[in-house]
Parts: sequence; C-alpha cells; structure tokens
Amino acid sequence: MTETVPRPTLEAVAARAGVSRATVSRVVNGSDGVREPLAERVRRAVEELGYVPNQAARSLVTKRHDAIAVIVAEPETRVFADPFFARQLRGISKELTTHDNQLVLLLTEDRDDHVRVGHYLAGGHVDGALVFSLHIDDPLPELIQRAGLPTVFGGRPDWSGGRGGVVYVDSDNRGGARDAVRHLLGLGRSRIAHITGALDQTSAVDRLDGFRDVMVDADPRLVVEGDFTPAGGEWAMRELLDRCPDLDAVFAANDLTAAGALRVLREHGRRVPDDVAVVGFDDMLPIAEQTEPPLTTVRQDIEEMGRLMARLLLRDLDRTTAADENVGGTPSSVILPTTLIRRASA
Amino acid sequence: MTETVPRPTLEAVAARAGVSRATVSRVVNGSDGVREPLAERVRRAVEELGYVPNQAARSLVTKRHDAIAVIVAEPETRVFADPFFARQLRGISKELTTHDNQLVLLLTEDRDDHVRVGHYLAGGHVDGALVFSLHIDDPLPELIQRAGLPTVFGGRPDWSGGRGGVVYVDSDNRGGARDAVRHLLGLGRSRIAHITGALDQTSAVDRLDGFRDVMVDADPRLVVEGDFTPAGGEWAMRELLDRCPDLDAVFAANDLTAAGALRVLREHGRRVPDDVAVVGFDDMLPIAEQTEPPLTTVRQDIEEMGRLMARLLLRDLDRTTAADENVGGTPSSVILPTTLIRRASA
DNA sequence: GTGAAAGCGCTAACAG
DNA sequence: CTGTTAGCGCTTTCAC
Repeated sequence: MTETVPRPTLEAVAARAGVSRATVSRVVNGSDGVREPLAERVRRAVEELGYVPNQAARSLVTKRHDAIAVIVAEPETRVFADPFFARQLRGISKELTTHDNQLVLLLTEDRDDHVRVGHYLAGGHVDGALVFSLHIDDPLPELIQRAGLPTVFGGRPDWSGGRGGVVYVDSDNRGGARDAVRHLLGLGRSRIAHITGALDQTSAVDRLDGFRDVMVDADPRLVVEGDFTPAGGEWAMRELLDRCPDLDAVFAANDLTAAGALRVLREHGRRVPDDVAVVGFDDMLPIAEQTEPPLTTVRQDIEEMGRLMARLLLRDLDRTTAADENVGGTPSSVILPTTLIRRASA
Repeated sequence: MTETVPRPTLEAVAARAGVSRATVSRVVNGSDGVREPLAERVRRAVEELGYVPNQAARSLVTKRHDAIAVIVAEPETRVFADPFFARQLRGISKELTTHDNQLVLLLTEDRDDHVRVGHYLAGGHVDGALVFSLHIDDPLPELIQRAGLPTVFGGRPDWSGGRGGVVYVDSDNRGGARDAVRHLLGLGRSRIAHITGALDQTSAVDRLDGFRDVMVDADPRLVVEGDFTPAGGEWAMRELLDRCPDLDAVFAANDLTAAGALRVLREHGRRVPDDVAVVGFDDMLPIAEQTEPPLTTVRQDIEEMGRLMARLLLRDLDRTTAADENVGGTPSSVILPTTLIRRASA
C-alpha cells in the first residue's frame, strides 16, 4: 500500500519548462532576475508536477534548516499538569509558522536526556533553540552554549554566570507580585502572608522579592515556602494559620497553591474574602475561575511569551545569517507586563 | 559571537583514522563487517573530533528522515485549556526518543493552516504523522491520505469513509461510560442524567452511546447536550434541574463539565453525593481533585495513548522500509481500557 | 573486509 | 538574464 511515487525533482520541472535547473531554483526561491514569460512557464510546470523542494538537499548546501528546537526540561512533570506549556507552544508555533520555520520538540526528563539533547543540538539539525523550565544548576545551558547555538530562554535563567549574552523572555513576576500585595493593602489588609513557589525557580524567587518590596518589614512568620502545588498550598496554609491566626490576607505564588490554601481556609471556617482575602498568580484557567470563590489573580500573557521568544530568536538568526552588519545590536531580554484580574477572592 | 566552527565531516574522521569514508560510515551506522581493530580506531577518531553525522546529507541518500510530524488540529483552542495535550506529547516523545526519531510539531488553527500542513507533509520532510483532535468533516485526513504518509490517529476518526486502512488509538469511551453509569446504578440511583460533550467529536458520541447502552430506555429529557466546557456544564445542569427536578445522578461527559454541574447543584442547594451523585470523565488533574467534593471519574491513560500511537507508527514505518515481507500484517487500531476512580462525588 | 566512485536534489558562483 | 558547473556530506554498489 501507500506506494511511494518518486517525487518530481528540480530537474523534472526544468525539463518540462524547457529551462535549466538554476532558473527553476531562482523562481522557486523567489529570487528576482527571471523574466516574466519564463517565470510563468516555470510556475506552471511546478504546479502541474506538484513539485515541492527537497528540504534535505537544500539544507545540505545552504546550511540552513529553517527549524528550531523547543526544549522543555521538566524533571518534575509539573509543567504537564498545567496548561502553560500548551499556551507557550502555541505562541511559538504561530510565530514560527509565519516565518516558515519548523518546530522540533525536545522533552527531557533526566540526565540521560540532557546528553541526548546536547548531542542533537551539536548535530546541527536546527538553527536555534528555545529553552524552558530551567531549574537551578541545570546542565542544559552549558550544553547549549557549547553547541554554540543561538538560544532564547523562557523565564529568567538562574545562572548569572554565562558570557553576559543570555537572552530571555519573562513575565514581570516581581512587579506582578507587588501589584498583588498592594491590592491587598488597598483592601485595608495588614497581616498579609505569602506562600512562595518552589524556590529553585526564579519565578518563585522574583515573586517573593516583589512581596518583600512592598511588605518591607513583614513579620517573617508570614512567609512560608510552598512548591507551586495544591498540596503544598494546603500544607503551607495550615502552617500559616497555626503561626499567625490573625492573618487577614494571603498572596499565593500561583493559582494552584491558592486553590489549596482556599480549601484549608474553608475547612477552618474562615470566610474568603471577608476574613481572609486571597490572591493568586498566573490566571491559570480553568482553575482560577473554578475555585470557590473565584480567584483574584495576576495574569501573565503566556502565549505572548512564546511568540516573543520565537521572534527574538528568528531576529537573531537573521542577523547572524545576513551578516548585514551588526545593525540592530544584539537582541536583549524582554519582560512582559502582568495584569491584576479581580474576581471574588480579594 | 557564536562563531560557527565548521563541524567535522566523515572525510575528516576517515583521514584521522587512516581509513576510507565508506569504512567510517559503516562503523557509524553499526553495520557489521568491519574488523575490530579498525572499528576501534574509527570510534576513537569520532570521539576525538566530536563527529556527529549530518542528517541532511544522510536523508538525501536514504530518503529517511527519522522524524515524524505530530499534528494537532484544534480550531477551538479547547485542547489548550487542558493538560491532555501535554500528556500525549510526553508519551509520544518518550517513544520516539527511544527510537531516535525527532518530533516535529504542527499546530493548526484554521483552513489556511491545513493547506500549509498538507504542503509540508507532501514535501516529504517526515516519515509519518500522528494526528489529533479531528472534528467531523475535517479536511486534514484527506490531505494526509493524498500525501501518502503513514499515519496514526489519536481518537477514533469520524469519517468511516477512507480506504479501510485507518489506524487509530483511542480510549474505551463507550466502555468507560458504561462503567460510570453502572456505578451510579450500583449506588441505587435510578434517575440518571447525562450531559454530553461536543457531539461533533467521536469521544462525545461514544460516551453517549455507552450511557444509552446501560440506560436503554432512559427518559429522553435526561440527556442534554453540553460542549466539554464548565460553562456548558452549568447551562446543561440548569436545564436538567428544570426538566427533571427528581434526578438523583449525573454522568458528565468530562470533568470540566462535571465541575460546572457541581457548581450549579450547590447553588441550587442539592447536596453531592447525597441528593445527586456525579461522575465525570478523564480524571483531569488537578480539576478532578479540586472540585467540591472531589470528583469520581473515569480515568483514561493519556500518556499511554501517545506512546502507543508512536509505537504503532514506527512499527508501520519499519515494515514499509524493511519491505521484509508483509510479516505481521497491517497494524490495526487499539482501544485502551479506562478505570473508574472513586472519590467523594459518587 | 575494505576502498573507490557514483550520485541523492539542490544552490551558488561564474560565464556567457 | 539564463545556463553551466561544482560541490554540500553521506550511503551504497561494485571491484579489489
């Protein structure tokens, strides 16, 4: 079945149009300098034969692949429990599609995978890489640097080390956290607690910093470490209630954590937001809308993050390829703004 | 920056090992017939030079790409709101990685995208395709058939048309639905309602069929159409409460729908499960665990689905390539079992 | 068993 | 402007 009919080559098209391969190549690649009557003949031949260029042959000579790798390093599987991942991919995909680039997805789980990925990248199959979910001391950046591949990171990488040139796209975690806490303050709350995320991720650290920016001399007992999961949120909330029964607000590092906290508050008979106001982070749907009460939270534009990462990378590739002078300078990181979404919990 | 050091070629390795390119090629590709002393020399040279084969050059001659496309057609963006997608990808990724294949991700949104994807597939960049989320009358299968690419579908495709040879992997939606309803029956419920999913997807149709298998002559008013969303669930639940105030159980086509139904039930003062028992479908975390009360639901092994799809496809490719006789026959579809997960809602 | 040579399909100088 | 001519890096007969 599925008998593989040999696809037509440039040669075939050239023969049919009565021109040389070079001419067909020119037309196909949109390079000007082919007179209309000829060009038209070629286009018809292409159409009639259903010709599609062989990417392998093309890459072999151009050293371009029009493909970029998206690497998601998530040993903890957490990413897969939430819809983030899909959103970012969508943003990336849209941007790449627009520029006729392919998306090669590389998912890693353990150390072995990192070696494999490093090998793959070193193999020069892709023109660049987009990297996600780095945790502290992840070996991946090192491998990528070594492969010498243009790269853009999703989320601020931790290792400040690097040769200065790290480009990343991130949400304004710190600013968003500040907004959340100020909102709580504006509601007249004063005993505001914070349940952090997993502190081996910069997003968690940045949100904590934002909290501290506003609550300069907060009671240290009002900060307890969570891990971005509902279970972590529950545990932390109990701890908080135990330590500081008088708290009147909670800023959770993400919506999942907030959902856990909400449950514990209800269990303890605290009314939300009357007794305790709660603010989350992410605006992760459908979680944020499904909680009881619906969650006030800080929204980040995930899809836009993805799109921007791709755009930055492609721009860099163009510069590199065109060698058109260093016009435009090296690309730099981007921090996307967040928005406070008011629902019922605060 | 990032000065592109030309990577070593087969030629270089051959020179270094003092053998011919052909010999290096043999060693690299694990083809036997190279004597140990030589093979070892070659391996060392490869190691020292950090040689990695150029895939483009290889594909050019082998016509193999060791890459498969994963196509997610989801005009409605629904997929992106849930964690399914990521899970399936993970399963696929694992399997492909094991067999040294790359995953090229193609996301489509509208008609234009379909054309683009069709073109890409026809371009012979990948060896096969894995296709998801088909809705009725989706033009994609047609395009893929035309491209003559080995394909495995995720979820039972609707169009029974096709040349008989459609291979797909799906959960036992119908059987799972039967289990759910029987469970409700076992609880002593008799006025069991069903909120369907979007009926332009086979999974929704199959679940409805399962419901009917058990509730052979159910009151037709007990079935109302939903759309797999929480909002749809809310609307449907209100409708049901209005039509049949005496219902004592609800089987929702998925967890999101169930979450919406739960909210409306609470709003109407119906206690769950005491007054009305509720069962969902998917075991979509963290939704199912977060609802109030936690949801009894039918779990499907999403990741396994992905893994299986990839396995089926790769097997097919091997057969096709090896041309080793038609041993093993054409691959056939697989239906994965589901499991009822008991929590508090029923 | 190992090497030599012939392309795979395409682009990019270079002529004309 | 258009055609001719080299390869890109690799696998694969085919001799030795």
